[in-house]
Amino acid sequence: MQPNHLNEAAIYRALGDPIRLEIVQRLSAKSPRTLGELSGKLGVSRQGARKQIQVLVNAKVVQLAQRGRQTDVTLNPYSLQVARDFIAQLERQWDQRLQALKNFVEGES
Amino acid sequence: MQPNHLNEAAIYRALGDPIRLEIVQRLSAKSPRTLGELSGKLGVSRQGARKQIQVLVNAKVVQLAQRGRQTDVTLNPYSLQVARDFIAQLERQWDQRLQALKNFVEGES
DNA sequence: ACATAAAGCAACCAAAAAGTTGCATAACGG
DNA sequence: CCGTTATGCAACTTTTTGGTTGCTTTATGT
Repeated sequence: MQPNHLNEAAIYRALGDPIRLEIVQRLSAKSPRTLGELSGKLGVSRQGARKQIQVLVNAKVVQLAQRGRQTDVTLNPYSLQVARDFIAQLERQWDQRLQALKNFVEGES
Repeated sequence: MQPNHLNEAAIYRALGDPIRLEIVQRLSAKSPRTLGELSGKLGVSRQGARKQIQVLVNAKVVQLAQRGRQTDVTLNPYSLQVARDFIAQLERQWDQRLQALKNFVEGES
């Protein structure tokens, strides 16, 4: 089976493409949007766009919901939070180290 | 010439791989580290690791500095901040929308 | 019922990424 | 000077990604 939990690397990978990032931005401004709506003005064919959206789905950055003959795409804010928290944690570790170094240089006799 | 500004998609793409994310994590805990030090225990050859590090360099997530016969790899905290800020902005947009929707549903006559 | 709109599915292709091996080079330590 | 350590460079293979085209299926509105 496919891994089911949220994977940070997978989320970043999903965000790591201009077209997909554009899609996520559009969704953050207005979501849900239908697949068709979302596939326009991206510079690629509908099926090309669909594939990119699928990458976002696999990383659980967005989710799909069928509604009649069209499909709604919704942003999953939780994955964004996971991505941001992970970076924040890296930054915290880094800052701690800098602080420790600073203390050491200043000397705390 | 190559684009020189910090590109969000490029940063996410760089972080979007388990090996590279591992490298960044190691660096956030202890940086600088030498290339050789960083290349161990990753499950790939030294040259394989070196290529991954180069991806991080290109995205300006880390930077290199030669020191005698070895090369130090340092985390660039600014790129992490850019990545985090971008996500934070998406979240803010999303939250605004949710708030607007909530206000509308509740009615503000 | 039927034309159309929204989307799915599959095959295919080119380019990029991930990794390897082999060999070269430059700096240190004794 | 010489062996060793840290790294670079290049060629090559395999897999993944990004994108296309063509055709099919399923709802919807009139």
